[in-house]
Amino acid sequence: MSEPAARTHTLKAMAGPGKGGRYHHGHLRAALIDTAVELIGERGVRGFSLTEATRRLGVAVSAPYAHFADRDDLLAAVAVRAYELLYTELVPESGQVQPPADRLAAMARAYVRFAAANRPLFEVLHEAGLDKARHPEIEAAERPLTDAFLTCVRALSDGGDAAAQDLATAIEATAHGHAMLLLDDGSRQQIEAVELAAERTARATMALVASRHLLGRPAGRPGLA
Amino acid sequence: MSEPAARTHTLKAMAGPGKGGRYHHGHLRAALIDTAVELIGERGVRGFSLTEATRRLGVAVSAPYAHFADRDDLLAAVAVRAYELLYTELVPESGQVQPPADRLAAMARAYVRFAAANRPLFEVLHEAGLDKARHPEIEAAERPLTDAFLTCVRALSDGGDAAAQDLATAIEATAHGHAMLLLDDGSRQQIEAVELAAERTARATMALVASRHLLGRPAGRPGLA
DNA sequence: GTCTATATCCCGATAGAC
DNA sequence: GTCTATCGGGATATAGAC
Repeated sequence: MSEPAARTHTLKAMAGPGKGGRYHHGHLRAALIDTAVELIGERGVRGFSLTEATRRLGVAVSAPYAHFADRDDLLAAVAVRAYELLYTELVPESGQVQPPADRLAAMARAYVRFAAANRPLFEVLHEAGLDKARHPEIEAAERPLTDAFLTCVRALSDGGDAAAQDLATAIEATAHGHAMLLLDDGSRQQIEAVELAAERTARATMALVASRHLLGRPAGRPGLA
Repeated sequence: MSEPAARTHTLKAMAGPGKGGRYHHGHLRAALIDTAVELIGERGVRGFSLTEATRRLGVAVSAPYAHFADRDDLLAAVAVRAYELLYTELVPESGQVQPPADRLAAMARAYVRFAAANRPLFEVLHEAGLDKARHPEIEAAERPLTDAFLTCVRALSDGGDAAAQDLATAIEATAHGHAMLLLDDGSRQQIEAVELAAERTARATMALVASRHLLGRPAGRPGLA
């Protein structure tokens, strides 16, 4: 597997499972993000350390500080990339479909697929413990996605803004829950399991839409039960 | 720090900020679990360390090893406690209600309330990264809960075992998703927010039950779309 | 922009005394 | 069952040279 080494500065694309990638100068910032994703995929977010990233890249432990304020700052950059990729995988996919209900189901399905196919990126979003107040870029990167989703929900909801919020929350929670359970589940990332979970998510979304009249709180009750 | 030697057993340094608890001898095991829950509540699972727990209890760093093989072994004990408490809060509550659909909604509602009211315990279950193969006690503690849940689902499902699994997964995912979103959400543990999420979870469960005929995969399609 | 070197701190785990 | 002492490791972050 490992390379015979040498070749000083061909493209850095490697940095694979073996190691070897030793590319400095110029694109360290991007390389650090790549390596972070790689390491998170191997040891989880909580197991990620700047030190190990520099080891793998063959640079000095102090090198990252020329590009990131600290460890969390690097993780925040990973989170931004995650939201950007998530957007490109959710919105175009849902654009192909016409009825709003099916669009929502397609987005939910794509959400679960994204979580399975990009586990490290997905993990960063919810398990990194990032302080969003300190890293506004994250919410900025998230916004286009939630906007597209909410637009889609409103196009469907018939009971005003409160009803739209109820439906949106239910779908979000269901998709997120399916993704979490899939990732927690032993580890099996087999395509079968992923597609089963994705399909279940899509169907659950359709079910929620179909029974959306049950989601609202009874009028007259300001708070709730 | 040359020591004046002796002073054999006066009190050792204060344990912590306001944390006077200094109870050794006999129930260290239980005290460690309590302290772990406490610390996890303050710094999260990933921020928990055995060392800090011993500091807070005012015992030696080696003391825990008389009761737990290692750090994960202690966390596993916390997870067991979590499942036990979760069981007592879910099952009796659902026992009060008769129609299976309402029982399921009550369980889902209680699940979200539990997550909010016992955040440290809930976190351990999904964010501790415990190896369940190495800690069979965890699954053993979980089983009664899933059994009660599945029994409830089967009492309701009308399409055989596959349909029951589909419905069970959908409800699990929805409840878990609501809980995760609630805990991720900034931090607000206000009762209002908790009860809103809990109520939404219950209603989403009812909606899924009402449209459960949409959850199944079309017969004849072995895999899925 | 990157490296060398270092300061500082914390953690898990073990050995052996009591 | 608990304590003292310690080993070995790894992490973050900074200072200063190139």
